[in-house]
Amino acid sequence: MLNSYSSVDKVLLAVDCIIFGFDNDGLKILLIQRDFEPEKGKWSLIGGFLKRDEVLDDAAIRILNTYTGLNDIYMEQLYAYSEIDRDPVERTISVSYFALINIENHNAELIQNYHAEWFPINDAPHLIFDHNEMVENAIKRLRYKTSIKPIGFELLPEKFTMRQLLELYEAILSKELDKRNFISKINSLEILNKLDEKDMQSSRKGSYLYTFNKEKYEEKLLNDFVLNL
Amino acid sequence: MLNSYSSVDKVLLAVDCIIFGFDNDGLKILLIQRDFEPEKGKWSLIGGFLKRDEVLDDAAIRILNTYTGLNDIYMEQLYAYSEIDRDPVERTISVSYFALINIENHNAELIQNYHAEWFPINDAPHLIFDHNEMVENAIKRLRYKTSIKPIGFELLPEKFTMRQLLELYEAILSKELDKRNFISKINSLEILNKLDEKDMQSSRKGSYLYTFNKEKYEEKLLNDFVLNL
DNA sequence: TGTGTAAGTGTAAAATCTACATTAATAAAT
DNA sequence: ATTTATTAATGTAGATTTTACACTTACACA
Repeated sequence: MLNSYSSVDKVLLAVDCIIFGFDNDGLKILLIQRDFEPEKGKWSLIGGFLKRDEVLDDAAIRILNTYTGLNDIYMEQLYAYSEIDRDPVERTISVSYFALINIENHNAELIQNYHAEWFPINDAPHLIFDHNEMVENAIKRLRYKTSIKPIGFELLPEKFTMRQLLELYEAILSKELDKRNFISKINSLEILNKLDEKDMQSSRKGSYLYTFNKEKYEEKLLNDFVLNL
Repeated sequence: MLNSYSSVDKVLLAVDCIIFGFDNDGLKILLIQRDFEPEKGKWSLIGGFLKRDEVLDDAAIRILNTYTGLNDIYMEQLYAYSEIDRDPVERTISVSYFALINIENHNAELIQNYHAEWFPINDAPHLIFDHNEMVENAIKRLRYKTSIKPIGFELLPEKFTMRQLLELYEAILSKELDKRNFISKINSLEILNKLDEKDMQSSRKGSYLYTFNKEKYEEKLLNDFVLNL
């Protein structure tokens, strides 16, 4: 094809996903053992290449779905990494995305087939290329987002206890929070439904389960607010 | 070249710059009248293509320098735009950058040669492709950044009055600010040097000129803070 | 029936934010 | 020399928000 752009260099465009999950052991990311060269066998973010007729967001969705079987996931574009030799094979620019998933929902079989594994964010292995940098930046963004949108909920099961919510926020911010102050701040957002049901796993007394109020929640998602924790 | 990536589609990668400036008439962006097809003659952001051996940040710096003659400019990568037909000629992904420049410093001749022009952000023309969307997102980012870093100063001349600083922040946030509260908040940051000199343009009494204290300033740039205006 | 464990709850002091009006300095006009 | 007009500079009290902090409750299990 000949046109006014014909003299311009073309490049490969990759998408790499920082997939966050949360369970009783804290905040985790999903990593994969690469099964092709270069760096075969090394740990890596889950990624892939942008296709000709695909938008970046869709590429990220496709890649996430391929490895986890999940749809309808909270994702957000982060940053384009373009160091010349970041991929030794060929000039490749990579756009990172972060995703928040409910760790209970993923397709465990799929994940196993791909040699994928959940790692605590503070105890992740060395990753290929610039993937560690991508993860660090994603954590920063997650912290920021947490302070202006109630996105933390994307990481929890449908019904959850206040303790779980507290621990999630503590894990994201990596600092201890005061239980009472936390609860009253969350309550002031008015996005939770307190159920009649209790979770009896964690204590004899049992703790109330909550869901979040979808309408209120989406209202809050629309307009930024400040959640000063 | 044949390698494990050989079946992957390649794309054009562009960089588009949202260049902010500030003067007595408020916040402005620098736009250019395209001198090549498609959309020749229409208003556009200043942009260009990434070269084979160039990092995105350097491409943005190069492009900015080409059109304004400026170096050492505050720039920041924003977002990758990838709609399939955003550029009708050929599949092009564009990474946007925003830049803050002191409007007095640019090379006016260069800008004229390129048919570039400053437009108030609230009175800019319709732009090609998705450039209006890029501008909107850039303004949002500028607002956010302003609240956590003292970057507003990049837009002012070396010596400036409190009134100028106030008006800059009002323009960025597009709301009125209380003068006394603003000044005491700025002072509490301790990043300004009050000079003995006065600016006599604006009043008979004259208003003190300030510069910013580079050391303190960079300290603040390092660690986020919250400037609640 | 007693015991151990986590759940649930309120307040007072400190810090921050907001709203608001008068005096000061000076150049220009008379 | 005096008046006038214009913008600069400055402080505080009340409202709101944030912080620090400890005891009681419910219940399963021994």
